[in-house]
Amino acid sequence: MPELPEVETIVRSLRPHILGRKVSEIKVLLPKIIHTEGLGSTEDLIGQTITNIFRWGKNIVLEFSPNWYVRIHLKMTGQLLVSLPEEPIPKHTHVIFSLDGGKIEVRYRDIRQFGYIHIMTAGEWKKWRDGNFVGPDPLEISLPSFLARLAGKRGKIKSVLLNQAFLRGLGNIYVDEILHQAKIHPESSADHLSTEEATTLYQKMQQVLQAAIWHQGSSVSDYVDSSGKQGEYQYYHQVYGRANLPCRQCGTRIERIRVSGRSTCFCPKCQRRR
DNA sequence: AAAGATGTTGCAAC
DNA sequence: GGTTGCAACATCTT
Repeated sequence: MPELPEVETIVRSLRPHILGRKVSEIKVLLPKIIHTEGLGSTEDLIGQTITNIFRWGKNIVLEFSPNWYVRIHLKMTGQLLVSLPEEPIPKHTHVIFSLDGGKIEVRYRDIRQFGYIHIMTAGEWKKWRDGNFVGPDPLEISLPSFLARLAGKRGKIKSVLLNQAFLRGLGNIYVDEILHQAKIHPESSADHLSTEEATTLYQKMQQVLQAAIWHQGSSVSDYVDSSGKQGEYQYYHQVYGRANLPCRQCGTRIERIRVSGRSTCFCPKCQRRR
């Protein structure tokens, strides 16, 4: 679920509640959620202060002064929820961080249990960050860099955009929305796009992501921010989740196909195959 | 009621 | 490099 706009919204909603607070206790209800590199455990975080929180692609990164980092990936159904300790613990809650002596809690909840919380040293974090697994941020990359990265890319444009090593943060919803805005067929070869098409793609990518952040993400099933609030960008979707409905641009029936194993919605008229 | 689908990603196999 | 299929798991839809 959570793609760049949702993760950004979660980080922004979490920040004022946790920044500068000290971890007093961590309850691990489902141990497999916690990942480490062998060194490090939840014990190492006790008594440490959260000095920073930021988004890295679809990852949420917490910085603890100054030795430890925690990287959280929500995968499909993960949630981070700010709660008071007396609030009932919802089903599928797997890890509970108590802050400031138990005045407030941050709870990790994940229905499908695909997500994880990775505890890393500063060195491990930097090694991961600078590895080749994650590309530039779609909102930070310049147009020339984007065009340069796209040049020589083989494969379908949808697969390229979903690849986190190409750009970090795009997922199934926003790739479909961006390609519709850019009027590009999801199965177009990346290396067949003209400079003009690639430029439009870049512009629409930034516009769609900015608009989605503005509307606090898309709640299509489980997504909520850290206060439990749903997003509203789903009301602006042009293609995602609209198979067999008329295109909002031209009225043509939206089609659903499978592209590199992912369900893909597009308008056959707005997004002509070339 | 069983089968298929669901926003992610890492891996194996080709 | 590129692709496909599958795995992790719970829940909802067909």
